[in-house]
Amino acid sequence: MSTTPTLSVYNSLTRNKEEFKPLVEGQVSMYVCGPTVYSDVHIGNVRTFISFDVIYRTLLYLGYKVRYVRNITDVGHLLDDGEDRISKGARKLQLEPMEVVQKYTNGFHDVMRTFGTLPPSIEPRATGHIIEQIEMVQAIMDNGYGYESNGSVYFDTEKYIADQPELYGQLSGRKVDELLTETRSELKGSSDKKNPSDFAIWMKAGEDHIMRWNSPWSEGFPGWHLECSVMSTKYLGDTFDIHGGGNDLKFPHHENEIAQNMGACGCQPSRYWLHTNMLLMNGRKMSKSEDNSISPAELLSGDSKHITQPYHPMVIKFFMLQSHYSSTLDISDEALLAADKGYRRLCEGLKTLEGLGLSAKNQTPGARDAELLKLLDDIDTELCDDFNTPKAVAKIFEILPLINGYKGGTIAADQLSADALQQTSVKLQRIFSDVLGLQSTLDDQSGGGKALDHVMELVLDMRQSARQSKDWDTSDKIRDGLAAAGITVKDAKEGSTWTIN
RNA sequence: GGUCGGGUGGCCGAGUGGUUAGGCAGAGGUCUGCAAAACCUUGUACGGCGGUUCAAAUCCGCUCCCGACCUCCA
Repeated sequence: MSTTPTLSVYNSLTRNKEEFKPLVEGQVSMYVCGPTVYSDVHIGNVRTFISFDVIYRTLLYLGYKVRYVRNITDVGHLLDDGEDRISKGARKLQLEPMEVVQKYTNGFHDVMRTFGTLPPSIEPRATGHIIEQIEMVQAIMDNGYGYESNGSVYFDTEKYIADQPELYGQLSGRKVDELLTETRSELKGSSDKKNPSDFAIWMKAGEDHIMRWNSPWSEGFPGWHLECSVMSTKYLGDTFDIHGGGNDLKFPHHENEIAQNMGACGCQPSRYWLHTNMLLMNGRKMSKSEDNSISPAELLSGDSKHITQPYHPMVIKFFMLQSHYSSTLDISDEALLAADKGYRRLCEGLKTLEGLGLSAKNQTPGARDAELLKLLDDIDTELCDDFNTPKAVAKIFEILPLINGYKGGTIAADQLSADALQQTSVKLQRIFSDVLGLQSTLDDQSGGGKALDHVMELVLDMRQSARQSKDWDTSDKIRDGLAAAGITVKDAKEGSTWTIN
């Protein structure tokens, strides 16, 4: 086996692909902006969290000890009209705000479990960290970067820009003088600010605002960006390794997060910033108002005019992994269908390999061992190149003809050694399930359990007898009947196999 | 308007100064009682116009088109 290649990641902060070196050798601290739990989770959210799940899994695979923190935003995230998202949900559903939060947090967890992602190491909630947020507001004020105005506290971007002209706007590529003259924040009706680019770190609650806490400045609630600054540094330290999130959070959310951390402790929170790109439908960012949106539930049930059939969560996940996390991905029925077929072939190939790995007898080196093992090594190389799952997946597909060819006899038995096949089997299984987080859809297809297995064994046995006596009418009748019942029979030299469609 | 990113073959999607990405679909073949699967072979490609270079889809300039962000969003 070759040595593990060096991991490199694209750092949004420097706009360069850099060698990844964690702060503490062998350990990685990673923070990812989680969902705001005010409604059912968006499929675009799912893509982002699947991307970071694979990043998390790859880091574990590479032997790092990882602390992965992903928050739940349950307060402070305001709508255009200034109403808190959670409060609005509560009003609409006539529930306690925390009931809304619980309902959609549960839903979020269910969906993520369906897609086979690992839970983060810590999943903190904004409402559980009000005290820490108040403390950070105080620290920012003590350092001269925050000012109180009518019970609310704002971050003083003008002072921050004066002190750190290179920093503010670095992540999002914004020009500071434009930020200062930006006038659109008037939308928020906040005339309490000194500059339009200033943002709230503590907001005084209005009369009818449900979610409110006591603070030195007013009864109110924390600003949206603050929770991430607080929770990331609380659990990962003032400076940690990776901060991730959707590309659309770069500005203002992440930019302001950096400003807050700098304002509070004078240091950058994260060393590497990783951003995932948007999921598109019909070439545009999904949006309910433009009718180009599909929910996780609709994808799984097939109940949407955008798709012709339900899709297995693993197929959807596989579809996503065939593009790079930093690229936009256009979702469509045609593309999902292609992924579905490809995924099925992949699963069958891996199943075949598993059998070969156990049954191969050739103890001498094979002429094509090197070719196979090279492809195997290439997978690691691709994963280490900024978590390039599409290329890693392509390598697996390049291995398939070797496996199937060996099984089918077009590749002679002495061409591949038992050892190489065994090694490939073990490694691919690991890549497939541990790193990519995929599960074969073939297994749960025989979900009827043992009874169905026995029935099928009997039926196929009877058909085999018919075939041996060249009773094609009977053998075809059995096959057609099974096909009508949704079971595909495939004949091979060693016998017939079956799968449920 | 500002900032950033992108335009790749029928579809999705990698990649990048010279050598097949990959998947799906299509075509031909092998195998098979037939079918399915598998295997082999295979076509169509890098928005447009210039420039740099021995060589550009890949670098530079211009241009057209698209998207994201700038306001809540993963």
